[in-house]
Amino acid sequence: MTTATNNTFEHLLDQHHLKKTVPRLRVLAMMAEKNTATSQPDLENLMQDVDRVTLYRILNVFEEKGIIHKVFDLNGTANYAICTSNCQEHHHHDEHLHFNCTVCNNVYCLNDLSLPAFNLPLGFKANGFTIYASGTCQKCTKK
Amino acid sequence: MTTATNNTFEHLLDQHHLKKTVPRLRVLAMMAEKNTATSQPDLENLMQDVDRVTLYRILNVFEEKGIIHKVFDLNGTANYAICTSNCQEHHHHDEHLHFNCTVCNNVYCLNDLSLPAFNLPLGFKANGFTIYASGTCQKCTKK
DNA sequence: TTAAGTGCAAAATCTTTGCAAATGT
DNA sequence: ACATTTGCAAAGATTTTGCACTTAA
Repeated sequence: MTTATNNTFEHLLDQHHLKKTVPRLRVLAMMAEKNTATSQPDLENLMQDVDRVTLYRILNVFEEKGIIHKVFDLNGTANYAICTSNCQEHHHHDEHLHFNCTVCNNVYCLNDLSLPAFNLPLGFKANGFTIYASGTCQKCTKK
Repeated sequence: MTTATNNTFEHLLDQHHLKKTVPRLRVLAMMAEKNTATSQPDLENLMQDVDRVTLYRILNVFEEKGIIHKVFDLNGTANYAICTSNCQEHHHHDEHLHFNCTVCNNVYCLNDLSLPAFNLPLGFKANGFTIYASGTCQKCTKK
């Protein structure tokens, strides 16, 4: 959905001292062309010819480096989406709303929503949070 | 942490037309005596003599019936906690804050916190939500 | 040329399924 | 006595590990 060029991706990999390999670029391309997070099983299907183990490894480095972030959907399946901004290595800032549609099961990362503050009990120190809502998305609410 | 008697549990099982078996009562007792959600691996350790498959089945019925609810921690591991109130069969209302400590990995269900409202984009209809924060808990914040 | 990344085979885990024996009502 | 629930064995799925071959720099 974003108009990210292949150059953007290559730059991204450079930034994190990762080699620009074919499988990695394809993973980034796949994720960028959707407006929802992509589940690992989905990725596997979309990239039949890439070894499943390779996919695991790619997703792991990407997450460590802060290139993508991981969300678990209602079934506990890992879904991945490209981080929009300010994610550093080993410290994600994906403080947005994750919306999981109970019909199509898509996970939307609603980045532009302004999130309200909330209080924590004494002694708790949060360094990150996400609001996680489930229901029906635009498409599935209709009929 | 709650002072739930064994009678409470038996009543709970009755309510949902489930037989009051030893493994089921023990699962409820284990969960009730902690103030954090319990991970499936933890439960397995605590209940060595109960078959792992039985545990899967117990957790599944309990969740379906709305007796417990499931939260995924930062590692994607399922954690379970007894529902405090108004959970109906197939429709949970666990709209509280889940706090996952990055040090001890405990998941706290902070039920008494008043949660702020938030808006969704046009077309999205939420029927449930939870705020999910990570950081350090009371114990681990100290030193 | 060589360090990093991939693919394949195999191990280790985790989850589900089927069925006979045990248990609660 | 009968329907549920459990335990065990075994199948299926997911995730990790080791190592030789390939690729990007």
